[in-house]
Amino acid sequence: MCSFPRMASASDISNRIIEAVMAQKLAPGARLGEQQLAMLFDCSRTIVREALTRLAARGIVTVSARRGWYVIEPSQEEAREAFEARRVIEMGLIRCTTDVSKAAIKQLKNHLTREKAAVKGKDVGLRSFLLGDFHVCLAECLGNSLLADTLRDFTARTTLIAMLYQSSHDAAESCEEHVRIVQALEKGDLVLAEQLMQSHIGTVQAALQLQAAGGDPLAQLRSALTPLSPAQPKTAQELHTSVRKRGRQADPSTDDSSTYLGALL
Amino acid sequence: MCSFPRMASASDISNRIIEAVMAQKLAPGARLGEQQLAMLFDCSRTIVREALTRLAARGIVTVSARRGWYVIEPSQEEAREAFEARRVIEMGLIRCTTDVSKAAIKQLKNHLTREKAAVKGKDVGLRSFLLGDFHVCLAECLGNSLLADTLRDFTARTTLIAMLYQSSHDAAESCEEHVRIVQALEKGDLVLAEQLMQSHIGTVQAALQLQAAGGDPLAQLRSALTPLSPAQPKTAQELHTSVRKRGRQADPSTDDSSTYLGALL
DNA sequence: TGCACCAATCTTGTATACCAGTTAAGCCAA
DNA sequence: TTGGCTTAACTGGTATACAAGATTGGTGCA
Repeated sequence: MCSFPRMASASDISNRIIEAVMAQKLAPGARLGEQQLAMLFDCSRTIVREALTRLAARGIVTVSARRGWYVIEPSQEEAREAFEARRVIEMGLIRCTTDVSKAAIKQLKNHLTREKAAVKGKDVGLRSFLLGDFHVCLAECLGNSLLADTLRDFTARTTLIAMLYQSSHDAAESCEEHVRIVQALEKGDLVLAEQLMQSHIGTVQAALQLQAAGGDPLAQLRSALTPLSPAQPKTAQELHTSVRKRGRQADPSTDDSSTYLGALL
Repeated sequence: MCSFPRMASASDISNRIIEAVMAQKLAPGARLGEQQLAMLFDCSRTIVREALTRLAARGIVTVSARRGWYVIEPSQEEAREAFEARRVIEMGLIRCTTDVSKAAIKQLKNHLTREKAAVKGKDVGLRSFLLGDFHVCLAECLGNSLLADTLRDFTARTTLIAMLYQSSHDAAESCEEHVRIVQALEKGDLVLAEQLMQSHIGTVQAALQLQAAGGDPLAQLRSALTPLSPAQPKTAQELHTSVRKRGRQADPSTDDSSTYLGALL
């Protein structure tokens, strides 16, 4: 599997990474080694560096000096801000809309079809991606690509937040809510659409298990290491990817050294 | 003049450029040569490149392959989107606010003091910067630094748009409107604040001289080349900076070759 | 056995050399 | 004089070499 197109560009790489994040294939804290990416995409570190620099400017990754690049791990405060930002933008966008074109509705419905298929299907990554991409698509359809781009970054952010704070939110439910929003838009009931969006984002945010504000810095680690009761962890794959920091490769000799970033496939 | 601190970092450079844009010291289409910047900031092209790459990700500059880096020249459609984006975010931010802290009000008032001084004073750059920075500051004070950062980019964008489409908007008027917005916030009248913001952004946008939608692609050029009636061009400086594209330096020997980017001082 | 120190290794940071496309200027011919 | 062509200079694009910090694993001493 995974024969990469030779010689990827910086955009290719950053797009892949964003997609992997939205597909929950790259968890918060995941390490993105320059050399590894360079081998994976068959290019020099220069190109990889450009891609990562761009992503850093968009707030998706950070670099820790001479240690490495990592997918961001938003703090609780940052999580709050990200959800608020999305609420502000998406509701504002609907409110500022006067009417929605036929073509836009068609495109949105098309998107919903794909979402539904993915919710029924088994590709967890695709499902997660489409559920997030709906919001980007919506902004695009409402005629503002600048906000759509911004929303893409913010959605990636909240996806990471959901991974980090173990969201218990259900995909089918999200999809349902998307359907209702599009129905409202089609009817031209923008007030309803705005309300639905408000509650939709609220629902997603409420599903987060933000630990109590107070002191225990080990809370997260403790929760993660609790012997798992049935149906706790989402996918084996995620656990696999999310080996945080200092998680050096256990056995670099096993594979062709472009291992563990297979998520970027 | 302008002895630069030796060895600037990429952040230094990109911050300087953003500030120069917000101060209307860099016009749309202004050329940002890698070599020039490298000399100006006494660093290698690598650092400059990183700074420019970040700015490109934020939508402030573009690179034209093997020709050079340029400050963006937003199209009319992009202009529309940028103003809508700001309206959505700033109004949404106020709407989502429940109350404004004393400290926030104090900080905003402090900002207004500086604005008023700048409006009376002679430093056109500082004035322009502060008028734009008000909105960033507001977002910060309302407790969302993520949106504040986003708004910084969008504000820089609309500043460029104002330069490109010859805004006739008055600084004193803008400042007045800012004052009224803060007054409303202080009173706790968020509905009024939102209305004021709405009309404020509307006013600024309306001051643009967007040429008629229709066909004439020469409209802008014609307008620019019209013999000037009194009080048309804003400042000699702007005309100086805005030598667009192919505007190679007229006489490279005159100065120390880091010419024309003095705006970044 | 446990702790502190040291060295090897791995990571990014930065500068630079070289390549390829673009542009502009100069030259020659009509 | 004018128009087209050739060439030289300049620009960013990319890879690479080397430097320097961080981390880890080992070793020796108490």
